[in-house]
Amino acid sequence: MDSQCYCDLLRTAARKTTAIYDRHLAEVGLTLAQYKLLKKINCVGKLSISELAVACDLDRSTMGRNVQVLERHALVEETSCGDGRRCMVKLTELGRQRFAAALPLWQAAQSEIEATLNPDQITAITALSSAL
Amino acid sequence: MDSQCYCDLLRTAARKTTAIYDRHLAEVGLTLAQYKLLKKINCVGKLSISELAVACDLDRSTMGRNVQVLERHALVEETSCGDGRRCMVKLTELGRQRFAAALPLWQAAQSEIEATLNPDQITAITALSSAL
DNA sequence: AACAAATTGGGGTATATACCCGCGTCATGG
DNA sequence: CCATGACGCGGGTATATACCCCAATTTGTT
Repeated sequence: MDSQCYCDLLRTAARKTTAIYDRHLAEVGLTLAQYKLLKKINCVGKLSISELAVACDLDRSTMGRNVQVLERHALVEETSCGDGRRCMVKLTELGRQRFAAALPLWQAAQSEIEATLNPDQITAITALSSAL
Repeated sequence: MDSQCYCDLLRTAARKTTAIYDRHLAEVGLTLAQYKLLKKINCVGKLSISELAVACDLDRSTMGRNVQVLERHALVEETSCGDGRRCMVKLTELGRQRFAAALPLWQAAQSEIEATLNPDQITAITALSSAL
């Protein structure tokens, strides 16, 4: 009865679900955000910071800092391209291994959510991204 | 087609809506999170950090830091109570004024969301908090 | 009353996020 | 071929968030 604020409801839901995914992924030392970024880079191969930011719909500086975290963990590395301003980000071998190890853990979290929410909610959540 | 990850969908939705609310509330220099905290304190009167954390379903240390932000902005102040460990947080006069000024801005953001999402999604979002 | 247990809050560390600014680099128009 | 403008990214600052640990305090138990 307290918060009919849609933003607060979504923020709370995001916090709660993030905690669930993070708990699963902690086994390989990843957060959900890191897993998602690894997945993105793994799918596309090489991308610049700006391209990653656009792809993930994040601020460019945010993406830069998120990539730095993965670099510190030696999960991604930067390779130069022709353009001296940009550098391409790609997975390291460790990054690929870590991503592979994380996949079943992510799936377990995904299943946990599916078991918790009812199908209508799943559908509504899925439609959110296109609506906003 | 990319991210069927429920967590990512919710996090993205939370980011997007937060940006909308923050844009409206920027007129009085508040963020959505700050507005929500002011509202909570305003409703209940006086609460300790721990009580606020429970009420908002946040980590205690997170709440402590969020309260510090409001203190820096002179929107809340702490008063001692019998218990030497705790101190009660309450709104300052400025805090009350700021909250009153923010209310219509929050409502505008709320209306913007209602105009953007369809009723089914609104219903599903509202039900999320009890499900998770 | 004395000691153990629980509570409270602060601080350290880490991540995620966004905005602004400036520096270096590229590309394009004279 | 150079100047200007566009682009890419790092850094500074601020907020939001959570985990851990610790000190002070209160509470509960014997």
